[in-house]
Amino acid sequence: MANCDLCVVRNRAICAALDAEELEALNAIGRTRTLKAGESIIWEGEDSVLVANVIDGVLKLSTNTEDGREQIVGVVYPSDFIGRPFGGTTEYGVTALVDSQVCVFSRRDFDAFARTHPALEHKLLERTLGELDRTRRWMLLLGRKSAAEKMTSFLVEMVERLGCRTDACKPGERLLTLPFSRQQIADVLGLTIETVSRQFSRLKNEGVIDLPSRRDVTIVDYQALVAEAG
Amino acid sequence: MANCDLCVVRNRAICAALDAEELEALNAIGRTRTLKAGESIIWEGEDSVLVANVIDGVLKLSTNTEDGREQIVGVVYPSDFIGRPFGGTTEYGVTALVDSQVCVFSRRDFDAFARTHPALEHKLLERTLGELDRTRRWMLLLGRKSAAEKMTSFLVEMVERLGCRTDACKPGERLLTLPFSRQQIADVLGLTIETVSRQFSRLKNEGVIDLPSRRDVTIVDYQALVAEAG
DNA sequence: CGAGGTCTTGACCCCGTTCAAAGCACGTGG
DNA sequence: CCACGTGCTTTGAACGGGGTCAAGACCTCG
Repeated sequence: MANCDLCVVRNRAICAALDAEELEALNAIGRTRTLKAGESIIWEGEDSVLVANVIDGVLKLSTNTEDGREQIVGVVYPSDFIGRPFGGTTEYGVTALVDSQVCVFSRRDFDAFARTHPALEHKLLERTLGELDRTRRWMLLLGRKSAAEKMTSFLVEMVERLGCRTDACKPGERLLTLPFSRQQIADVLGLTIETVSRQFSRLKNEGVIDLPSRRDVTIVDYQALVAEAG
Repeated sequence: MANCDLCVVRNRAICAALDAEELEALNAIGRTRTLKAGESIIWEGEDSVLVANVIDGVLKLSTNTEDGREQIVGVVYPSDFIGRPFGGTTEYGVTALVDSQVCVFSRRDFDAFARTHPALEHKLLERTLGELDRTRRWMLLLGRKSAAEKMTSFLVEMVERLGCRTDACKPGERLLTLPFSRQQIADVLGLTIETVSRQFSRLKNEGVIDLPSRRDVTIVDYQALVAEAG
């Protein structure tokens, strides 16, 4: 059984709307679950049976066409909410990109709890409105940006979302450890893996980034990145 | 001053959550407004100062890159909600595609009213969750579909959203009056106006649709459309 | 009837995909 | 410790879908 007092996202997740007593009631219907990288907890097209808060890790939301093309439609981080409350089927799968930890609720239980706790619903509404804004901004990238703009926009977003280590770097540089494979980056940006790889190579040749290992990126010239993101 | 009792979207908009007394209170802070085709009520990047319910018409939500490329990120119909409650700036402009009528509230007034009426917030939450699902599905189209698939998906969506007249048609055919110009269709699909035009011509030549006038489309073979939408 | 905007069509080209092969990191077993 | 296999990534070469540029057709309204 989860102990919310010790929860690292206690004050950032939607649970922040609740007082100690309410939190205990929510705690009673939830349980924490660990996911290995690559493991899914929700599948596209299924009935929505569970919802969850992300405690730690990074997860992708993705849809596929019948013939197997994939599009990643969202990426969630600690304190984010996942799943589809209030009926209907889940329109996209949810899969851990790295080892993750989530706080899971049965959708039925959560729905009932939420309907009787307006402050929680309010937090969820604010979060959903924010997610909708973010998603719509991403549509501009998918519909109208070139491969170069997509790549640089992606790296800028990663810097903002993940934060960076500046230690172990030359002054002005930042180190980024991506939670994505090349294929997953392609699925986020609506490109092929080859185009993603070529863009990485180009940025490296131009001295804007460096690539110490497969998952690591050193940001050498952040301004150039922002300028090219459009 | 609006009279909610006569409102045609009374039972479908978020207002459906309210009883007669509450409705009167909401009525007191709202007013109806008429928009001509092409007129905007919200501009991208501005502070969010107003929200509204759509009573009649069709409106687009759109963002632009600095160099003028446009992407339409949403289309709203009667009973839909527009604007960004609970702080922040509006991330996209809202513009009428055809002559429209909306029920406008100051964002401050609406926020305060919503926070004290959980049933209204709940309706808004359900609506926002639905809109987020719809938006994410559209991302698959933008990121992964070909021009032909985009075009046919668009026409299928239009049939579902607008309904069709089957009178004044041969048996099995349906007539569709689009609220979009060719350029706007291109901005929805992430294509150029020329590609949209070519796809229309192709579908006409293949006998799948007919084009009696600029804004009208006759759906001759709906199954073929669905099959090609992917 | 003419002017201006929207839409269609054609010709060409380029960006990103496709197809193919080679390089690289990492784990496993000899 | 090295040989080998496997999966991911990079790179190259060729192709083609959709963009770009330009001209012409079609509406609509003064």
